[in-house]
Amino acid sequence: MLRWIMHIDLDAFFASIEQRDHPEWQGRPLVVGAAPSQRGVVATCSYEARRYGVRSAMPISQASQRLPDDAVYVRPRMAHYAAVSKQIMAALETISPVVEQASVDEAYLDVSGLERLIGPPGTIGRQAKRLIKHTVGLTASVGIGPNRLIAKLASEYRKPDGLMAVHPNEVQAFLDPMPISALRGIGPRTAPTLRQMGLERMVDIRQADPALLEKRLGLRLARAIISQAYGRGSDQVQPHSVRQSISKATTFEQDIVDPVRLRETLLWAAQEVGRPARREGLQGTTITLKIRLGNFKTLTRQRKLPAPTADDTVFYRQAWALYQESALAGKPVRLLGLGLSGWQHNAPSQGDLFDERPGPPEHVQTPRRVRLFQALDGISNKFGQNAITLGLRRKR
DNA sequence: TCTGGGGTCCTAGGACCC
DNA sequence: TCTGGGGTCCTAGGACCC
Ligand SMILES: [Mg+2]
Ligand SMILES: [Mg+2]
Repeated sequence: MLRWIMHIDLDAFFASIEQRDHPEWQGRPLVVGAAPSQRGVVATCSYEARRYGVRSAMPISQASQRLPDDAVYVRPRMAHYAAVSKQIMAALETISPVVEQASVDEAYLDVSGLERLIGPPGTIGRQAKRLIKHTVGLTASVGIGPNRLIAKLASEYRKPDGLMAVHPNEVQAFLDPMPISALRGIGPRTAPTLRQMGLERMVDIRQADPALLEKRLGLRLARAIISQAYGRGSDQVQPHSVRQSISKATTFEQDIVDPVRLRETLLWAAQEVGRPARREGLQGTTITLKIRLGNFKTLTRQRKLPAPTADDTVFYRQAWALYQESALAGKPVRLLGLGLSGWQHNAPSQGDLFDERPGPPEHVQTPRRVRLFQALDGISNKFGQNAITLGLRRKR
């Protein structure tokens, strides 16, 4: 069944909220991110700031170099943006009950079947934009297409305040001239690999040798981008998804060596992780310590606990133990944080236990040595030891 | 004028199990 | 006559996305 998927992406979300809330900042270059004198980057900036070449993820020092003196710099107010986001999502649910929040400022909607109710895809998109403008006073860019990929690319196509609908028979022509950087999963690291292969645009991916792509990118990524180049993508919109992890980290204004401050920071992070975990009723089994050293080398050390927990004290103790075991004492630390993941282990389903795996084809003879192993595989003593764990197999 | 923070998913190697 | 071949779990690192 052919579906219509709509992707909605708010324009310069954080910066637009700040300008909406502070009319005196409208029309001026505005940066949401670190303070210009401090360590950090641009989270989002207004379109006025983009005219000076400022972009998300740009070091704040570089941004302030480019911008005139009347530019405004503000710290992110994440809780506020999340609240605005919630208002938007709730409003969108009046258009279609099938709304998937894809990030703080993005959503996918399945709008199939709304044509008789509202009109053609473009009309549905205009209605969504009008609704958002009316509810929170912000502009959004909207893309509509036969699947998520096309909807997403369409929403990016005419930013800001954009609207674009791509019909199934237009997909290939829409896609072919796009640069490879539009591919999901191709970023600044992988794009050069493709360019070295002479692949610049989507159409080139379609015509490339799949075997060579697999060799250079790995099986999964190669398959993913080939299917994207043909315009294929999921048309499923899933309203609820379970989060996989909770984490908290901070970059110090100056690198830290003092173990007391490191411990204080881990205690803080443990509390920041524990609070939402308990609020959401989540208990984790895996603690991850994250450290970025003064030279920007980034390490993680993780440990699986015997039982799931949401206890700050356990997080803190485990994280500190991981730090001490990491032999990093005395090295300047730029960033420190910890994460929690691995919610309650899933019990194996009946299918996992009883599904038979296919045996070898009849004409393939199992070697004598393999048959010996297979016979021994089933034999173990009361300690759970068997031929292999007892050392019949040599260690490599 | 350096390089945030919160996430997701993938890869790869070794241990372990059958 | 060099060392089965599946699978999962655990850990570390890394790319990517917003
Ligand atoms: Mg956006
Ligand atoms: Mg976005």
